[in-house]
Amino acid sequence: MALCVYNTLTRTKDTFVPLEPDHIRMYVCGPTVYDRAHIGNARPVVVFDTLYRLLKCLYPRVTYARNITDVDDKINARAKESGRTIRDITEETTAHYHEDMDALNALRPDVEPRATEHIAEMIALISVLIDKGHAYTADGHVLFSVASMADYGALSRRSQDEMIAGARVEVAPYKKDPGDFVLWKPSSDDLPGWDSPWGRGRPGWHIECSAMSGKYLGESFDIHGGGQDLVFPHHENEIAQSTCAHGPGTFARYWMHNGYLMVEGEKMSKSLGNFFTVHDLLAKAPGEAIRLTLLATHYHQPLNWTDEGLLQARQTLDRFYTALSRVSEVPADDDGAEAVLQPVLDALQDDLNTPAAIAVMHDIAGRLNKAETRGEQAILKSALQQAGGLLGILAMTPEAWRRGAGSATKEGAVNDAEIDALVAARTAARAGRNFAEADRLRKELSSNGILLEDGPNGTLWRRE
RNA sequence: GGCCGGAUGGCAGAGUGGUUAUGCAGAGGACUGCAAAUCCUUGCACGUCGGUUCGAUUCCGGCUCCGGCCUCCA
Repeated sequence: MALCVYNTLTRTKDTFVPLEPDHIRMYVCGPTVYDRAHIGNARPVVVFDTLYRLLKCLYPRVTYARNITDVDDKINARAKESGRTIRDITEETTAHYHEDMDALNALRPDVEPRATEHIAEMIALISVLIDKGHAYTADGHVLFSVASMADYGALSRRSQDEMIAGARVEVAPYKKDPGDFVLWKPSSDDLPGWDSPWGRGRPGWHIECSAMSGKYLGESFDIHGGGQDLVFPHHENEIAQSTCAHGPGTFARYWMHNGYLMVEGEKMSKSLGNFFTVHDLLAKAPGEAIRLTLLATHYHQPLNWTDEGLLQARQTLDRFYTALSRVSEVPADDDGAEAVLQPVLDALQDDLNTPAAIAVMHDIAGRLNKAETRGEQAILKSALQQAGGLLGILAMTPEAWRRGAGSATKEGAVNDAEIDALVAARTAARAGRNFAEADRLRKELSSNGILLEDGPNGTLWRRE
């Protein structure tokens, strides 16, 4: 089965045909580094990381670029109100971003260009647009002229007339057309700025992605991803900039957009008090559970973030890790697992159908629990682990998961040595058929969030 | 006002023109000193009104409801 993706450009599920058969190039819009990433920011990261993992499995070489926007008016505002330097804020926020996304098992992109290190490329691109008649200077600004581009609006499927009919366009006096957008704007002395042919200034929002994708992936590349809210205006304007500079037919072939994230049925917002950063969430749930929650809904659908959903993801991981735990002494048979793994690949290749892939993993886990021979176990164990590798879960040992990495609290009231001692005492009581004492110890541990499982090879414990 | 997406069983969530999604929760059973885990069995569905069709949850249209975007929010 070939990889298919829903392409926003065509509004259909298209068979993926790479520009170069052995080298896939993908660009995803990254963070503006002024604050901790919230759970809505994490969705595209996890979704496109999963796609990246799949592509790496299907193709010999993948180049994944994701930008860091470190020049932006929100950053400037944050610096002003906090008294900190812009550099200080962007450096710290970038480090936090890496920490948080690492905790979600998101692989680092191959290239992570920063806007402030690519001002020259942006200026060069803007100059090309001016030379080709697609941009003009006005009142210290450089603006893109949407009227100069015949099919402006193709991605978001809106016409200029419709947008003007919407009547919410900001009409700045220096714009020739209300839909024109800023490529470069002047900076006052107290704001970040760079010298340019149009005076000291800073770039508009969209130009960095056009400049940096062009530099690292070429004028044409395979996949461009991001959240659905970026379709307009951001991605529409990227297309305008890049195709007007490089020519028709250039730029991204497949546009993929993840759906919105809501919290308990409402739009996430600070005023509603349902605004969660990934950092906050990591304090009360394992990263893998957060990641699996994000993958339990198809990326194209709206995702309703709930405590219940997070709990279910954790239970799912409990099930998978338990299945693996039973065969921890059986070496995985990677060569034999190909056929068992195939349905997982089929699901993922069908427009990254992660819920279907997870369903297949449940099937594999069930078969692993029932497997009677070591040969079967070795194959099924490998398939489950490889499937986990594709989805970016099951990355730790079952023991680590059971002993606390999978729990809500991570560090319980009692430490591992104390637990082991109590478990040993209970085992002794059971050996002497003193079940009253054994049950008392079970209860004592249970009240501290420790669950016991008696098995043929002794008693295992895990944190709730 | 314009544009876009969605509506599936108690919950979450795939998919399909006629045949079990899957998981959790529920019911019954096996196993267990008791449990847990695991396994077996099982109940529960496709917003509404029309149309196309031998047959629609699946295609088309109307309606209702929900969500989002409309110049710098993933």
